[in-house]
Amino acid sequence: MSYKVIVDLSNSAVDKCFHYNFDGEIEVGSRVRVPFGPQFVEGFVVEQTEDSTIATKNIISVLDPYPVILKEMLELAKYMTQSNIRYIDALRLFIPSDFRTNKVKELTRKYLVIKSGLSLAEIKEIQGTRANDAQNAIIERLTDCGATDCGAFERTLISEGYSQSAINTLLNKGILEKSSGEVRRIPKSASTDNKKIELTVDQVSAIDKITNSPGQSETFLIHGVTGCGKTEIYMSVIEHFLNAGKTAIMLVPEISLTHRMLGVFRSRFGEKVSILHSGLSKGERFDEWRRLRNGEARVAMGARSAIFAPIQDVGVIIIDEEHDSSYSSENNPRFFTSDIAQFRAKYNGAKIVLGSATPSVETYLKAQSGLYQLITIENRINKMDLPIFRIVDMRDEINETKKTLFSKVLLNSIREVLAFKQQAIIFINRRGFASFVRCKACGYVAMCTDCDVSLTYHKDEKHLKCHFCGNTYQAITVCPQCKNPALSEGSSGTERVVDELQQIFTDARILRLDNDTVTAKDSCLKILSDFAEGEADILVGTKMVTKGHDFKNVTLVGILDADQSLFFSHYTANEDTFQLITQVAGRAGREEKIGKVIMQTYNPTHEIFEFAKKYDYLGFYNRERAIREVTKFPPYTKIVRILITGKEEEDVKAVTLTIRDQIRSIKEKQENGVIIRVQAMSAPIKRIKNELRYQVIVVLKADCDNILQSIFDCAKVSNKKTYVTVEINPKQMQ
DNA sequence: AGCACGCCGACT
DNA sequence: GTCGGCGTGCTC
Repeated sequence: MSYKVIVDLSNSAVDKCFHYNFDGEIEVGSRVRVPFGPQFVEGFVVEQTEDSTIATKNIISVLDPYPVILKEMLELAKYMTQSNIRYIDALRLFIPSDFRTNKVKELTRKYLVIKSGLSLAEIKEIQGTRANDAQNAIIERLTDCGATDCGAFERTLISEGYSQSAINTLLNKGILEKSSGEVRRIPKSASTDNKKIELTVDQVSAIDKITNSPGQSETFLIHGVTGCGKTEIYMSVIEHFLNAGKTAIMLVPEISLTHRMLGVFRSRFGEKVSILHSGLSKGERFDEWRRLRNGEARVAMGARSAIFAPIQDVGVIIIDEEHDSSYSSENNPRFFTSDIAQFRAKYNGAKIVLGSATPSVETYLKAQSGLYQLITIENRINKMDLPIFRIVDMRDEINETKKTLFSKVLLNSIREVLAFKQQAIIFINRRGFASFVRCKACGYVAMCTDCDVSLTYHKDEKHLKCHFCGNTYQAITVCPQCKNPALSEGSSGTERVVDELQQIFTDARILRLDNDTVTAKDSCLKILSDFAEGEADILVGTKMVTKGHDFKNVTLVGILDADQSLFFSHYTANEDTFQLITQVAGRAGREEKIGKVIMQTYNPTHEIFEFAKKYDYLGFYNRERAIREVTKFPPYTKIVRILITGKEEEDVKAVTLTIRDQIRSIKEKQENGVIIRVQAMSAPIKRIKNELRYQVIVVLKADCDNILQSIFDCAKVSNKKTYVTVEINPKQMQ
């Protein structure tokens, strides 16, 4: 037989099928070892072929007892190549990287069991008549282990206080024997109380609507206020599909959320739930992945990459916090979670459920136009009122003293919260101490050597840090150019907020949650659970604190610098700001305590803030939708961004212009004016990690599916010196 | 990704 | 003379 093989080398030059012969059947999706030029490489069988004329060499061996990639995923990989992703790069997303590189394998452990077939009477006979208390205790302990894996590690027994010498005697006499088997590495989850709750009318009707809808591969949007009990709906929907013999994928935006959600899901579905996210150890990830692949686990939960879970017969794909930007992957290869979800749903005839309190304008428009089925939930579970929302005009605060981080209102509220032994969350969308450092005399600004960005001052680590490449530099006390000691600092970040708060409230216990404090595995979980358990009074953090945690004792949320994201020159600036504010505000006042939100801004009259204050999503949406329609931005148009990166400016520029000209020539030939505009320019950040960055922006009419592929094809000019990615309606542009 | 091939500068 | 720098091209 002949087979088409994709070799496991991430290089455009070899990203195509190579033909090999093999004496025997190999299932597609199997990993194989093949001779390749003068060496040997691993690869994936993607197709069986009758034509054996091209193949000259033989497949050496099949590497696994089962095909590691499902047929569905081979199709998916092929689909992904349309948007400029290499076939092999797509395949690599589908299996744990440490498994592919053979850096992880099953964990087998030796443990002790009672020799099989030995009855209690026979044991007594071997033991003889002498007193055997220590031995009998061990036998009893091992008998109680359960019928299937009746054993325990020798070390465990000893740590439990059983005697080493008695174990040895039993082994010598042949009553115990050493056995070995696989041990599963189990990821941690938050512990939850599994209280059975009564579903609300809203929840029941939402579940009904989703599970009883007859259509295939439909998409539902649950638009529900924060605290409306979406998780319970998700679980009931999943349960329905599990009962029907199907599987489910449950996506949550970031790792900080998965632990908690996993805890809730485990208490409902037990070991049927598997988790996939980047915070797992390689062993855990491999074991979880295999449990899905072999059907042991039927619910795949995780961050965006869980959309590639190796499960068949998917019944439902749930995307929680649908609007979250973490669903569009920023690093290579770029993929779009919703896009992949649509593909898998179509393939499996599965349903998609999107959930959010603040859906993206694009999604809500689809729901409004009937493309998605809209489910709206207006009541919070416990009929609690939403927090009181107060906007503070920071311009009033500057006049009295110098520019300050905190308004008097906010400080008073914090004081109150501390007095009542409640908790506060202070949100600021910037990490570090100060966003840049500038010389007051000559205007010098500390910049990264590898990126065209200014460095952020991190006081804790006494470093200047580049937030794009991670480079660190010694902090400066005098200007390196003119030796002037007077330096001014840019806008404040989380570190400074903690610093100043601590100076004002000397006794308050303050925790910080941002990218810098969650470096180690599980440290995010630790900070959040410490805060939840009342180990601190104030939690200061970036976007991370906004993610769906229920802190029962939090009665105050402070939003500093709310304007910050409003003035990004991106068409989603309003949307991002509204979502961010609404999500943070939702952290205040759960259970029986009513919350308070204090938002500080220099633009208090901006309409976005008015909508946020009233929790008026529809008001915001209608306004924003109208603006997009008039200004011709998505969802009324499609923006394709083609990013070209490379070391040499000439190469990058040349490729950029080639792509632009090719698309322009398509534009010239078209008659219906689908392509509105084609522009080439350098990217907003011209250089990251010493790679120059250029972009081609194509603006198209919204209904452009038939021409989109030819535009993607123009972008397929990656060579050794440049790398090209395409993105539709990019979330952020840097 | 490797590895060979091949064409130029510096050296025991 | 040749040893070795790395730019280019190929792998069923």
